[in-house]
This record gives sequence, structure tokens and C-alpha cells, in this order.
Amino acid sequence: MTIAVIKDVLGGNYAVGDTVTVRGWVRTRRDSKAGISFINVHDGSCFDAVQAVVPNNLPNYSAEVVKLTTGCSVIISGQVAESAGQGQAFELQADNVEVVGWVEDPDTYPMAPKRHSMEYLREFAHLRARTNITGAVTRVRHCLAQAVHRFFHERGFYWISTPIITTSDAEGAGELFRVSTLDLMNLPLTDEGRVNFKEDFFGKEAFLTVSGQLNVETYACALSNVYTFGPTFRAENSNTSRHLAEFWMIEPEVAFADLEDVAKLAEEMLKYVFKAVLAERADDMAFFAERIDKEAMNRLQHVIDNDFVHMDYTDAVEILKNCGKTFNYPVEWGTDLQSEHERYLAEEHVGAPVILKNYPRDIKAFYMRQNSDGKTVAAMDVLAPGIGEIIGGSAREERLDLLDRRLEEMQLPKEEYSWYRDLRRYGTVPHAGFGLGFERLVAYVTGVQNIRDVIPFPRSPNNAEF
RNA sequence: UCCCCAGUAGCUCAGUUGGUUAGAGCGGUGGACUGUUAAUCCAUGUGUCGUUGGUUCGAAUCCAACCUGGGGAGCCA
Repeated sequence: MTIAVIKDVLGGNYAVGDTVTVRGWVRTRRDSKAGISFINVHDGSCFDAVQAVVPNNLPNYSAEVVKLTTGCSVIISGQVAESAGQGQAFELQADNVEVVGWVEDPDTYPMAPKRHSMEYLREFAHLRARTNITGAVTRVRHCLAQAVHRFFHERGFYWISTPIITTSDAEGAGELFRVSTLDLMNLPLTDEGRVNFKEDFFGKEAFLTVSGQLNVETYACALSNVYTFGPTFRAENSNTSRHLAEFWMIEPEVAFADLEDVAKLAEEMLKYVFKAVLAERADDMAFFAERIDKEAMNRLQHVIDNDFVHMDYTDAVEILKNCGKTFNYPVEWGTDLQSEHERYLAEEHVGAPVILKNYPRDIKAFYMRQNSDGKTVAAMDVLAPGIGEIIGGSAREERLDLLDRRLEEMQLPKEEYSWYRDLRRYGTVPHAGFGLGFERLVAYVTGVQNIRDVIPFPRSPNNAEF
């Protein structure tokens, strides 16, 4: 018995006449009074389902085959044949249909063979993987993840597994999820009446990481070219279509590199993974172009074919001031750009991803490298049309005195960063890196509007089902 | 967290300017027809009208609070 994945059957990897067995789930069944039934079966290996042509002389035809409904699991054996119908080159002439699992009540099976809203599908995160769209998103997501790893591997980067549990608030900003084994009903207290974390699992306060950057910098300052690719957690009460409480982030860090180097790296990486998706997931991308966003494929090709536009923050402010458009928020040097400003720059002024660089020092994180003008830091954001900031990066301040001054200005506890400061005390080097929100990348590529639909089990305020 | 919008059948929605028996399409089911393909045609069922409270002779409809979802904003990736 040759077990075949549907991708290989449809792709012509078997000869006509070969007997193969496919296993999967029924998408639709159509009966013909000519004495056959058509059963479309999907197994996740590709976008399309294979059509099994089932003759009515099979022993279980009337008892089982004609009772198959959407969602039933089956094992079907038969001969690969050129299809007499339209819509597929190959099909399966079935000579055995085994029903593995029935759908107990087709009327209440949530994944009915019809269009569902994304909001509805989200309520069935355990079943939505069976739909066309979630299947396609899942394959594209995988393709992107593989391409990211391949891209860095080919350039000599090492994948560093930075910790999920941390005991320092990496950027002194983000809201953190606490990790604790203390009994909430009976907390140990200090003499001052505070919670005594010395009795907690780690002997101190612990949290889920908001970024692997500070940790991965340590490895960049030894292995030169490194990156993280892992889950990240933010306890921010963000209720938007582009925020998750648990998301995946890719953070390369490069020793002896400056901002220009990592801006180039970001551009090359995006082009590399977009090429991979167009080459490897043409079936799924065609579906997104047809059903989600007409421009899904053109957008990627356009990014691949054109150089990214680089723009200084200072120049961007001038462009925004002189563009003749009235914004809800005023544009002024020294303040962070609002969504509407970023959107104008990426969507209208440039019409493609744009790299904004050299932001005012006072609105950026303590670790960003200060420019010689005394006003700005070597930071960049990659803004993508439709989704906004997709990448944020910077050169890191490698000069200890300047770093310490920033820690003091921002009133951050120096002791907490002793190991980070050590990197500047022992063989410091200029280095730079960036962070890419993986789900934002998947959303950008697929055209799916809500980030909650490009991760299998989204976590957001008030929602951690499944 | 703030602003706006929505919650009616399994799903997507219409409707009800407060008044008897609540509507369509899709999906499901039954049948017809057919190498069909989200087929087509015919038939068919289904509702604490989000929750709680208030106003009223009477509330699914008006009001309030709450819950849930969506859009936008902030925070950011």
C-alpha cells in the first residue's frame, strides 16, 4: 500500500494507473445518478483537495459513502487517473473507501461548506485549521519561518534560544506577565509588608520575556552574527488588529555593524522570504489574491523588484509638514510619528516599504546608539503599507560612558543591567540589530486583516481560549 | 484604556418609527437531475431577537449598566 500525500497526487508525482492511498478529511461530496460519487478530500499538504471518484459498486457505497459529509475522516485507495472533469489534472478512481471518523451531526458541525466570517472562525480555533483560509495561512506561515531560518543560516548567523523567563524588564517599558509559584491566597511578606519574592521559585521576581534583544546581544559580542526566533509576551491592554499578548519575534544582532548594515540586512531578508513564498506557496498565494486581497502577490513582487526608500526622521517631518494634508495630530520634530503619519509616508508618499532612520533620542530606548549631532539616535523603523511598523531596529550604544548616562537620564537601575554593561567593559564592539514581528509579517504577506487570524491560538486581553 | 459601530435561525444579514402568528440567502435534511467540482432545480425545519435592570397597559423595538465582537486611537513588533 502506497500512502500518498495529496500534493504529490495532484502534482503528477505518481504515474497514471499507480495505486495509492490518500488519507484526510472530506471537504465536499457530490453524487451522480450515473452511479458515482465525487468526494473531495484534503490533507493539508497543499491548498487543493483531491477528487476521489467512487463507483456505486463498492460494498459500503450506499451504507457509508453516500452518507459522508464535510469533515468526515477517510482513507481512500485507488488508481491515479487523468481527470475527465475540469478543475484538476489528476484524480483518484477509488476502489476502497474506509470511513475513519464520522461527523456526528452535520447540522451542528461548525465548519460548514460555506463562507464564514473570520470572527466566527476565531471562535473555533480548534476546527478552523480545516478551512481553506486557515490551512493556507498555516502553510504560508511555515514557509516564512523556514525561509527566515534559511536566510540567516546561509549568511552564517547562529540561532540563539534566548530565555522565555526573565528576571529583568528588558526595556524598562513594556508591561510584563509575572511568572510565580507563590500561593496567591497566602503570600509571604517582608517586614515592610511587601511580597517577599525571595521565597518565590527563582528567589526574585520573574516575568515572561518582552524581547530577546539584550540577551542575544551577548552572543553577538562573541559569535558575531546571531538571531533569535521565539515567542514574546506583552501584558499591554492593546485591543487592535495588529497586537497580540503572545507573538513571535525575529531579532538578528550583528557585531561590527552599524545602522546602514542592518537596514540592508532587513531589506535583503524581506526580499528573500517574499521570494520564497511566491516560489513555494503559489497555490495559497493565488487563493489570497482571489479571496482576501487582490494585490497580495503583486505587493510582494513589487517589494522584491524595488529598492527600499531610506528617509531620515528629520526629512520625513519636513515631508509631512509640506505635503498639504491635514492630520489629526500635528507633526513636530521631537515627537513620535502617529499612525496616520506613518501610513501617509508608506502608503501615499512612497507606496512601498520605507525605512525611517535617526529618530530623536528622547523618544527612543536607552540602548540605542547616540548620533554625533547630540539629538538623534541610530534607530530605524521599517514601515509597510497597510500594516505600519513591521520592523524596529537600531545600532546599540557600545560606549559605556554614554550608555550609563542614558541609564541615569531614564532612571533605570544600573545594577539590573550589570551583565549588559559588562559587554561594554570587556571588548566592546559596535553592533546593531532589529526586531521583526512575525505575525505582522504573515499578515502583510497574506493580506489577512487581523493578526489574530495568522497565529493558531491567539492570545489577547480577555482571550486565552484553547 | 479611550472614541465609534454592532449583537435577530447553525452562519451572513434584513426587519420591527413600542402592539397578535419573526424574514431572506447560505449551510443541514429529503428528493430530482447531472463526469460533478462552493454544481443546478424542487421541498423542508429552526429563534429565551446578547445579559440584567428600568420606563410602559404592553419591550425583540425606548433608556441604563454590563458582556461579547468589529473599526479607529494610544502603546508597540
